[in-house]
Amino acid sequence: MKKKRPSLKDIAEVLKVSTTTVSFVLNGKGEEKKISKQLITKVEDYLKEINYKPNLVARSLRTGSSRVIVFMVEDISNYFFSKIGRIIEDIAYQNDYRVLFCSTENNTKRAQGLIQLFQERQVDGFIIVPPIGIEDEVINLIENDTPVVLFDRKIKSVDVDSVTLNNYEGATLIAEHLIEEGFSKMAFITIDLDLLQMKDRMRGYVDTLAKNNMEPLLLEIPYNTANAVACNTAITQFLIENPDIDSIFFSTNYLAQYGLKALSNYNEQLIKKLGIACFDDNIFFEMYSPSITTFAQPIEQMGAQLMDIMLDKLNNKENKTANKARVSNGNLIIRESSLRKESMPSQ
Amino acid sequence: MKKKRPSLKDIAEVLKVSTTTVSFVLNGKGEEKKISKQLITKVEDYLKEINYKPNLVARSLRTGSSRVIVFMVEDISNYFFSKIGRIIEDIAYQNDYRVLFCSTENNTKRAQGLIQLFQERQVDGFIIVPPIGIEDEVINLIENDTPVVLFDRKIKSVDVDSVTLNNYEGATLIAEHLIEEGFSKMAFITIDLDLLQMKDRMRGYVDTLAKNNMEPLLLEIPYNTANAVACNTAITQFLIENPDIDSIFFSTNYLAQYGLKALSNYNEQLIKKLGIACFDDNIFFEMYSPSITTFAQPIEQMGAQLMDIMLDKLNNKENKTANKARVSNGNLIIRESSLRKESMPSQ
DNA sequence: TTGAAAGCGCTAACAA
DNA sequence: TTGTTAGCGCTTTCAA
Repeated sequence: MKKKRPSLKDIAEVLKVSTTTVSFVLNGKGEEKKISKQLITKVEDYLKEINYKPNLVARSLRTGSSRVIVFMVEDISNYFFSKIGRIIEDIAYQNDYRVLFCSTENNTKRAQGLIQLFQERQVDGFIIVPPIGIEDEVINLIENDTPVVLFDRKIKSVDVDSVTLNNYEGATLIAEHLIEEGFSKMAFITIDLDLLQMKDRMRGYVDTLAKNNMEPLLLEIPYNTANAVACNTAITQFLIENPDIDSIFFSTNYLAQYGLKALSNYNEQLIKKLGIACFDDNIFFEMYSPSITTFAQPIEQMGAQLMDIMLDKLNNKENKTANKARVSNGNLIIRESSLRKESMPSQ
Repeated sequence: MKKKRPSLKDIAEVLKVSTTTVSFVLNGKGEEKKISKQLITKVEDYLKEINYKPNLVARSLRTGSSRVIVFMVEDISNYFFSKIGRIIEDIAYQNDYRVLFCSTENNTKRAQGLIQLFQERQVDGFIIVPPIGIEDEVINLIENDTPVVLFDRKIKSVDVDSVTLNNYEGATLIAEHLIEEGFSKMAFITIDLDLLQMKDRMRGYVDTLAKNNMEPLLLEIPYNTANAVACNTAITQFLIENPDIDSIFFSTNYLAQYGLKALSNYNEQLIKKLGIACFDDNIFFEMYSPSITTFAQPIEQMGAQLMDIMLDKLNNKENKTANKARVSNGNLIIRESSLRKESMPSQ
């Protein structure tokens, strides 16, 4: 029953030409290879007629390239990553590349498996948000001359291109904004994770407070217990112990989400009374009541940078050791949650 | 500079055995093919030593199978789809299949391109949430004997396996629950989309109200304008025109999200006073204040059904015409938003 | 201007 | 028990 799909050879036989001719026409090299107009038309018409689909697996095997790049992130259902993914996809498409998405879930084993899978499938390039412990695989890719660009975080030990955010500056902007709005007892709620970006955000907060002669007040939630319930408990506890805070700066968007829930469970009115802001935007925050102030990563820009580096590497096979580290600045999106409260003295 | 990755042939040469032997060992057919224990060990050790990665493209070309199935949904960053995706992936993995994710964004052109891309890459099977206008591609896949299972929605004109939800019953359960909690002026906010599942939800609502001698009150928002702003406007308008409603049933989770924002903008207190429930769960709803009652699709069950059908088709190439349509039932998840309000008379 | 043929890396039928 | 070899569908060099 299985109708075999026609191959180039089948077509050549029907048309009584060689496979070479068909291949040239198929790849738009007809003119270049000086094949006669009429033959080109004849072949093209037939290809269209039978709705011929080349076997890309065979082509990849032959050319050693798949014209596919993979975009490997922590979680593709995350707002930020999925947005960036679309941008990357568009740019890739314009350059005749396709992009495959996958989620590591910050799981080293999973990420390793994924890299291996795509490597075996001759993928042309990798854009990776690296989980910890992925160094060896990345080194392996680079040694195999496969273009790799790291995104969102770097790997300390490996010299590889990357696009990241200026986390320190972002945190500074948030803290400064809250201070300008009149908040003077600002807490910082973060995750106990040994990632450079988290450290930078914390430094931004601590330094800004110091500059304004304010005492930092930190809550670090252990990463391994950072689920909805544990966060809720930790944050509620923190609120009880620190009844005098007037504002909270969450270091990630998901912490803010958990935090908002904890806040409203603990005391309905608190959300309106506290100044609230967090790092990294999310569709949730625009819809929440009050809408939440965030520091948003510049999605278009980062996507463009990512593909800029990637395409460059893809096209200049020789030049692949010239590593770039691009650092973007984001934008503070001021919404209701961080504005001066009515109960507060005006400046 | 490019170190070519070693091929089977290279290995055979180094080991002074034939490629056949290496191939058999590689694929775990050593025993079966009666290759001596020591040779097997020797080959295996060497494969491990050089960390050999077979070229899966070549294997696919030869075998005609890629052991990859694609999961094509409307939006992979949607909670429901990404959850289902993980379930499917796990089951696939256990059966030595990998799964590739992609989003159609309900865009016909995009979906067509995606199907073509994967078809050309010899993907073994498709699980698809079909956007409108995708009939021809699906038919084409089936004619090529490629397993296809539809998910979440069906295509009327094509006879193909599917896994869907009992939308009618779900809507009935939500409406009945709200009525039991004492709400008697229930509005239904939906999207003006010609999808069977939407019609079914509406029928569930209308029928339940009729059964309880209640008048239906519908707001249908045009699909093409269903962005945050337009929804906000439409819903606010609706609230103004219908000040006497005591509860709202949203037909999808994203409508509920827009609706909640509109509600709180329009009148802070309304969210606490109205009974609220919606179709299709979302992480947002558990965290919202009040938490939102939803009708959740049975994710594990649907994922299992999907892969059950898919693996069956993959394994029984002959039996592929036996089409199945599985209909799942979901669960009503009762949260704060739909409970009897204090201001209401008790039953 | 077109065609013949080699070969990408792998599997598997057949031979030895 | 192991090896030889054809061939999957395509691209591309070289020859005609």
